[in-house]
Amino acid sequence: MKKRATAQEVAQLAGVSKWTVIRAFTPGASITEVSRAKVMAAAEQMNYRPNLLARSLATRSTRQVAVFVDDFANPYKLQLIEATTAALQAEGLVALLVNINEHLDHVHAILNADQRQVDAVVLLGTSFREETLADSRLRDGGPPLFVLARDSQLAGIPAVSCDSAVAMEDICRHLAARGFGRPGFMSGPRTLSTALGRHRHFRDHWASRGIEVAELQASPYSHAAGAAAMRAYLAANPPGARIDVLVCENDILAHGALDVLRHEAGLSVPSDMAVVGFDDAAPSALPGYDLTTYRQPVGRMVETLVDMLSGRRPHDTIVLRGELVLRSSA
Amino acid sequence: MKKRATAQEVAQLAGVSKWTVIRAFTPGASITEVSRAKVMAAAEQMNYRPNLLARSLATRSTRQVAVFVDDFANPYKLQLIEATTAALQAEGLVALLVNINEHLDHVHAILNADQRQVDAVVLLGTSFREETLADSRLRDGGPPLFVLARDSQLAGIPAVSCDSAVAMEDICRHLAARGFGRPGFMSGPRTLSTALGRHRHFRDHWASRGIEVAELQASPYSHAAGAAAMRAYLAANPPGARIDVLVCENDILAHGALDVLRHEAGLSVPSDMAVVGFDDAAPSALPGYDLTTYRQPVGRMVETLVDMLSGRRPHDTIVLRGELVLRSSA
DNA sequence: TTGTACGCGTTATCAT
DNA sequence: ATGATAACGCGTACAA
Repeated sequence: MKKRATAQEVAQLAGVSKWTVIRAFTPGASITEVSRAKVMAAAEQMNYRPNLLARSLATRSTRQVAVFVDDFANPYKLQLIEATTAALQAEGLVALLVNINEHLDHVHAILNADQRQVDAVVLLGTSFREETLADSRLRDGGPPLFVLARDSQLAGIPAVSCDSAVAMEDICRHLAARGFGRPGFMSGPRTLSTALGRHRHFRDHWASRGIEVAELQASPYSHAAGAAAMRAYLAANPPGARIDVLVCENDILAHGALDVLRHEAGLSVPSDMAVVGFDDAAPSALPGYDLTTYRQPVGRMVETLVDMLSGRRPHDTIVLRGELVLRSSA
Repeated sequence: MKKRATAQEVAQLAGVSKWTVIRAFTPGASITEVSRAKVMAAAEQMNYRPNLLARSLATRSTRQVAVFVDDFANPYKLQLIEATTAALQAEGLVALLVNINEHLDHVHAILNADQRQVDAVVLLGTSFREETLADSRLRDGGPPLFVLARDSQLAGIPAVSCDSAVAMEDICRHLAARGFGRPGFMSGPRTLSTALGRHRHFRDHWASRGIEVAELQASPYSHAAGAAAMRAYLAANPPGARIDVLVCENDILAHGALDVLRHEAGLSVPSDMAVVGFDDAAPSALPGYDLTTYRQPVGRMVETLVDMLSGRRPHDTIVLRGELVLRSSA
């Protein structure tokens, strides 16, 4: 287990000073080709690579981004993680994946990330309350925060997400064209964003036509919770008095609802009840669900975020337009 | 954006030397309660937290573990990521999630991780060839490597995984009891582990009874690949000459196979063909699949790994027994 | 118990 | 173009 070589040692072997070694590894530094070649040869021989820890200490930039994730019952999170890590890595950044669970809340996770000097903290669709981020310990300094793939309107915290208003407009236009008129909405755990996001836009849209939306409540975001909410609804509402279309806050809830409709209640979709999801999670395209849903522009979202992190774009909240994906469920 | 406070500055405010501040934050250091209290008060006031970067540079330990992941088409990976990050965090470690894709191979990812001085690299079920890790640049120094949730027999690289031999024994015993006698196996991309793992044990078991196993090949590990492999098999083999049970290398392949059998071929499971998976991924329990599968002991696996990382257990390859989960598909 | 020199490996800045 | 000095913030070893 040989110790790693340092710039100093490489310099000695190459017969130059350690600063020349540094320059050989610094793009655009002034150094002769001869020196660089000598250094590179010595570096190769000693298997030298710059120590990023020491570099970070000196430059005060770790090229590390903490990515906060919760809600692991939703397979869509995997797609988000994949896209986010890929985009970060393409930029020479690396993701510190932080599992936000009952043992670690946002505030402590941010403090920990700060101790590690991360360049930024990305809240990847995590659930939090507005008050949470107002903690006094987060006031001064601290890493820049970003919200990704979640409706958010926190002052000073840029968010990149899918445009809920346009999305719900697209969805409602489609439903109206198909003649649906007794809508229901299944929402997840209540947090601030809920009030600003999908649920509210959906409700407002129908309200403008004088139609009230039935509310189904599921928590957490999981197949089981979606299924339970649907069971409860069916139990409480006799066949004649039911909604004719259910829009869910995300696909995983829709999957739960669909499975109850088809496999437990023996109802058929969309004739007995249509179902619409949100996200276009991978399973939604499978024959077992074939769910009409709204695809988030994940690629453009992570690109936009990385542009912000790299300073190529101002740190402003931005919403991107997604795309309605028509399948047989609605 | 105030600068972070340093131990030096806290010391000044507390009227002690900076080393006393360090001691106040070092468990088990010799320091009087009076001094510690003074330091803590000052630290609180200045919102001081030790800089882990500087600490790591000095101690040569970052408390960071690089976790390599690929195969994002498999939702089971999310469960593994969740369990792994949770276990690491419980130990005061943090996961550097590295997305192994076409832009980043294992060797370069390991070199990058090494530059960041990670305490260890965990290969979380990633696909790699034996030769890959024999790269010359990985020889000396470098972070300790571990393989998790994947059959592996690489010299010097401890692996923690589910016991494939016992698993296949359990599965085959069950299948024999149910009278199945024309087995098939769907395997994923060919790598070293395939030869040592599930596929080989399954084949060996039937070979000992003089029965040959039909081979279905899918690549990569995805629903689409599993579906395609099943389509190809059905096209090539007329109803009378088919296997009566298919065991898949993992659940995601089994899901693809099941969906083709039920939704495309109109066959019924298990009467026309039984299907068995491996992993017990979350969707397997849903009514849309109801897949008989073999549950990996994820909790114990990650616990074991963390025990190794923390030095509470020798760095030896270990296999843990899983559990057959009986559902309607077989 | 507390204070001091020195090192961790790199980068920024200045002098040559 | 190259060498040298200081600094990044903390830990270890030793002395007081």
